[in-house]
Amino acid sequence: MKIATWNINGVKARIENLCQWLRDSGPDIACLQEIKSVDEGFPRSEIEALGYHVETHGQKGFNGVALLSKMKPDEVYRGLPGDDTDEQARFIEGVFSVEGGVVRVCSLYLPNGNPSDDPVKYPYKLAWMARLEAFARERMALEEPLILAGDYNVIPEPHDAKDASQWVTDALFLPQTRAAFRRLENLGFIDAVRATTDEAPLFSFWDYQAGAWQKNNGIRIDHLMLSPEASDRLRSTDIEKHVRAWEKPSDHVPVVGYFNF
DNA sequence: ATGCCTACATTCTGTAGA
Repeated sequence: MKIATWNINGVKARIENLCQWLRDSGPDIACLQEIKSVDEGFPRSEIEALGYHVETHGQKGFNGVALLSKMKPDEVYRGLPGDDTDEQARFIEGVFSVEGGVVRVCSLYLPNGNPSDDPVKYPYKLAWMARLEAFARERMALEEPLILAGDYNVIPEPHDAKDASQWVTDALFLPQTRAAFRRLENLGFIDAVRATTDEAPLFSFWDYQAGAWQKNNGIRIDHLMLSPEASDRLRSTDIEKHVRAWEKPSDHVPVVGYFNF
């Protein structure tokens, strides 16, 4: 089974790229972030025509996540638990039946947090990460395959950036951000890409500005984090960076894992 | 030090992203 995560930066602006990618890459489950659409505005029919089931958790203008899947999920949950006042659409979980049991797949869009000295934005990011950790700890107790896939807005290590010195005061790379990410790893979650390659640097995002793609000035911030039961089934990973060279690309590219499910 | 570029919502410009 092929499971992918991709921040598409606007599903309506990206529908041609998305359909091309679904035809070419053919993921069994695709986790999308930054759909920037309400549920009613999501281009559902084009995607369903390619044989995908569509589940969305959208909002007006920005954020928004989705799960596209060849099989219909048994259950779907919207929103990250832990704060009923949080109105930002950044989390959706699907439960899928597979041979021998279930796999849980979450599409998450972790807050950017910049500017890092903002009195609201960075604390919101850290609070969201604490809620994710609590959720992950709870789900871990189920002892099921679980994939926390998404745009984490976290550069885990210096070699995950072309030039880490550019990021030292940035919310994506601050020590507190990286420590929160490590707490997730310390629960037992495995970074799928790093579990399958020593290759570095590897990037999943290149800014639109200043010729970042042409200079390969990227960062690795899109991750598949696996519970032990999911990592036991991991075969390999890939970063499908060729889509960054397409016409009208997203600034992120798909990160995929191949599993023995 | 700042903008670079893009999407979106409402415009003839601002917010947000990373």
